[in-house]
Amino acid sequence: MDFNALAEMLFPHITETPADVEAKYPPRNLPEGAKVTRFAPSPTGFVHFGGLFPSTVAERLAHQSGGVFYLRIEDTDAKREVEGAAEGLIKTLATYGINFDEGAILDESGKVADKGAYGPYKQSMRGPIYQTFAKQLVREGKAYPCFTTEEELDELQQVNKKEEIKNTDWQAEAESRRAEMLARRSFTMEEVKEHLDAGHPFVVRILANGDPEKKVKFTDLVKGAIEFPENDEDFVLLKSDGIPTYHFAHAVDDHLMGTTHVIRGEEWLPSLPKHVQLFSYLGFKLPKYMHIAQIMRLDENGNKKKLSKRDMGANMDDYTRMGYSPEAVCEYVMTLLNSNYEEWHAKNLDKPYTEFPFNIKKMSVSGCLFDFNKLNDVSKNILSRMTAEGVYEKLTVWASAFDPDFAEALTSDKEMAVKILSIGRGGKKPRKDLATWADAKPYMGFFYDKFFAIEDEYPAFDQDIIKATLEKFLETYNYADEMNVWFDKIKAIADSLGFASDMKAYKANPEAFKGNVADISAFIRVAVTGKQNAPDLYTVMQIIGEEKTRARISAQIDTMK
RNA sequence: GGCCCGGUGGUCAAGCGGCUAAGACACCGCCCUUUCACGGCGGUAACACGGGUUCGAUUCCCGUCCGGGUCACCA
Repeated sequence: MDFNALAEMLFPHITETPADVEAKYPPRNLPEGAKVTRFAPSPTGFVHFGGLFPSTVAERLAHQSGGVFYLRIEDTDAKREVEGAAEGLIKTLATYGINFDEGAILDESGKVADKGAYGPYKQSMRGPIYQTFAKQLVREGKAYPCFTTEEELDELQQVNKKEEIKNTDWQAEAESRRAEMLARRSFTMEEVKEHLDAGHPFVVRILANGDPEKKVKFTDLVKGAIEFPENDEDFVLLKSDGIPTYHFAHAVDDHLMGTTHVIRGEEWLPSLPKHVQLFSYLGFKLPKYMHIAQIMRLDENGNKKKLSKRDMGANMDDYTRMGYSPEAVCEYVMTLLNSNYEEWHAKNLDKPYTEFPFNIKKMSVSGCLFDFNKLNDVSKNILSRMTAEGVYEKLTVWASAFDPDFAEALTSDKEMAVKILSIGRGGKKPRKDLATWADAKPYMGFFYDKFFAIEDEYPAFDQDIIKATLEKFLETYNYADEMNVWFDKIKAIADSLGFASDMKAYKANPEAFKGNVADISAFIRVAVTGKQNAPDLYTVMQIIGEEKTRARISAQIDTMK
């Protein structure tokens, strides 16, 4: 067969050669050891936690080595593309510290534009480039046109569509597909011409020369040595619309754009044989690969599953909505990515995570379960170290978007809000009440009449005692009292009611008392805050003010006739 | 089912032939304490199983089991 003629017949409009294209993509002039990495999402929706993971690795590796980190939009599937997704992706990534040196960026008008000399960075704009390389492969007899339609293929695949797939079905399908594939390989120039003349669409398939009996050895930077059978599947290079599949685009683009390290999710591991073969066919140097372990979730049966779009915590917008600060999420990601991050962080509390020496060797090879407990802990530590002012600023921003009522309360009296947020903050051992901005209202809402309600039960004592406590408190309460005086009065109430005012005495002999001063405090606390769990009561009363404090307690007494 | 990856406490994980098998989160207890927290101290809890190799296996090899991923003109 005259492959040259075939190539011309298939791609008459392609006049450039691969060498012409290569000339437009000179090698990058980068210092020794600089890594060129990329994030290459398909614009099909929001940013996924599973996407933030590898992109963080790629960003760190590039910037830590003085290399280049670029964004490539893999919009090769028009059917799945979502309007505006690329813009959203870029914005979201930026809030998590993922900034690109090159590639698809947002211009002044907020539209996706190219920056850098290795573009275009949108694959849909690169059709002729891929076709040039496809034409070359056809010319060399390494790829061929296939006129089998999707419908015909679907029929072959019916077995595959069933829910329950039996062993024999798999084998039958594999055999029939294989037979079909072999059949597609043989054709004559006349047949091709007829199809073309009739305007039939075609795809370009690779002519796989792999022997599945033979193994390819390969080293993944995180997985280590891997062995897999050579590829013998004639997978599609160019779809019938002339746009490449992921595999082909990956090979052509990462070669042309000078990617040194391909960082992607572990789910790509099985297609590695295809890529190895493709790079070899194309005469490209294989980049280094890092396949990152997946984030999992627990399904209803208690099994681990890959975190998917629908899951809570998959969409990065969820974190914004829940009120997690990006710093917390980033730091949590770091703890998952590098096992020694926490150790480093403990010693470098004031340094941003970007100063952490990220280490490929410390990356986990197995997947991990998403753990909200851990995220919350990381987050609490971060928020506890912020100033009251800082918390106020960020909290109001969040609240104005997700809880306008609360935002209004906050901003109507900034001074008070900051006072509230100052409680237990700033010292060596700050309180850790807030993991998210959404935690703020339950924590401090009671300061505002609008959000005040008796939420918790009083401790289990006779109502008479509780009522007596509240009455006695009102009799002696003086807003001007110093904390110690105020406290002594509470102790006096405890003594007068047969409660221990001294915790040690109580501990030594609990039977001798009805309860202790902690119980007495709890009565007052619930009356004033509606909760058993609220910060320092004295300070709370100082902020709320005498009038309101008395009013709340009186109101409680009235309910206890 | 084929292929690939993985398997240390509930979770994330140190470990890389000899250790009382780290640490963090969660949980529990004690201490501190007017409450709630914070903090301090302590505790429960793990090398999936079976064969090898070795003087000695969590560590190396093989098998089994379990978990995950993947098998498209989706990425």
